[in-house]
Amino acid sequence: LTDAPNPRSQPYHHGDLPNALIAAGISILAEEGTAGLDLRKVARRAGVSHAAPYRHFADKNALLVAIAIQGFAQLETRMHDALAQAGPGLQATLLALGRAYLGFGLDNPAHMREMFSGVSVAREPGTALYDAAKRCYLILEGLLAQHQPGGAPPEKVARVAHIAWSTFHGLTILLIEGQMPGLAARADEIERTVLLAAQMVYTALVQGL
Amino acid sequence: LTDAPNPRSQPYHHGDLPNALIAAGISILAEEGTAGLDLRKVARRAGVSHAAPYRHFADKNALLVAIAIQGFAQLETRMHDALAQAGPGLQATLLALGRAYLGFGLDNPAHMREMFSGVSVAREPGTALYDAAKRCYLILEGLLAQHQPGGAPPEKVARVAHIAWSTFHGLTILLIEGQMPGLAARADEIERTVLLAAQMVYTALVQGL
DNA sequence: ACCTGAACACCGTTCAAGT
DNA sequence: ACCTGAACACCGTTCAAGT
Repeated sequence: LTDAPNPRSQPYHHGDLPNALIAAGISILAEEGTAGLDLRKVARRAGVSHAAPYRHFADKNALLVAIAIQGFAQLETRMHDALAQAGPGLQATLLALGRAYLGFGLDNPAHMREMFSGVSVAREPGTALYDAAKRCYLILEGLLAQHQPGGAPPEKVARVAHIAWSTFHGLTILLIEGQMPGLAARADEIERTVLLAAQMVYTALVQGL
Repeated sequence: LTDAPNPRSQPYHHGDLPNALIAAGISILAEEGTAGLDLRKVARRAGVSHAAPYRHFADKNALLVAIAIQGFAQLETRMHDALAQAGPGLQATLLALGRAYLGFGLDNPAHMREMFSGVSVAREPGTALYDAAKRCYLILEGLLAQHQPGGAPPEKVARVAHIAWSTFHGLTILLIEGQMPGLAARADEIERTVLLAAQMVYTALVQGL
């Protein structure tokens, strides 16, 4: 739940090493990027030996999974907060969600990348990582289902939700990866792009595209 | 142990080691995925010692860049081929491009991933990697600019192009990363999703969204 | 010029031993 | 139960030496 940064004088038993390791990994991602994330450095930052993590995580990959899960939880919070503050109506809500998704990714680029590709792990339904990611997606799909005019079949709703997610995610990732240098530096143009994307999704659902 | 697929006695000088290393790396990505790509294995597969690559690439990252550039060239070819076979009109062309993008990604998932995130390298304008990626994007943007009704300003065209790219890219990546398990196994539903995405982009450009 | 083999530093992982 | 330190295998990189 909470992570306490640890000073030098520590007891032999760490208070909550699992969460301390997750927090250390996230801060390394923020400060040094993807390449800087190695298990020995994470352990060092948490104040334990390089072998200590193996008491709590099966291997490096298991820690990466935990870090990714934590990221999805943060993203989910951000999306919920955005919804709470957004005006009524599907269009405003979609825009708020898109802004939240973009905002999380641009604020935490290395973590965002790690959440979606840093982990070479089973992502099958039933795993905690899958569920954490799905919870974020369901916010979006639930929103579309809720605001849809009575006629739209659920398959159509899922299809539009997949496209909306793809659009927000693609824009975020391409910006993070430096593929849109003309956009990256212009916050106003990013805003107009998200706005247009939200309008496109809205139109697709409400009109009979 | 040692997989020596080169029975023919090789001369001391390799014919074209740079390209052999690139090809070996791509085949490793296809057969073993991202995690299996290490420099020593690439060298082994190319039939040289693990130090030989350093005569042609400054470091591992430089080889990864070359592999990514090769990927973008293949993607560009695939997009051009799709355009050549597509029917006339913006809608059919957009759909063809989207199918080509998705198709390349799903056929070469590890390579696709490596092209966009495996490389921690400067991606600034002027580099060969940036140009290779930009050439693919310009196919899409040029298409939209060409088919636009006279009224649309170039900024609007670029905005729609960014969104179209984001949508196709996001869908591809999310499928590759296993984030859409409901879609991944259903080729017909993927097709409908790409179709709807292309329609949305078309509508955004042609209508005054 | 191009390549090899030894060498080094670093990281993931394991294990016997310590608290 | 939790953690440490030594140990091992493997990978990226360098370099003197070979062709």
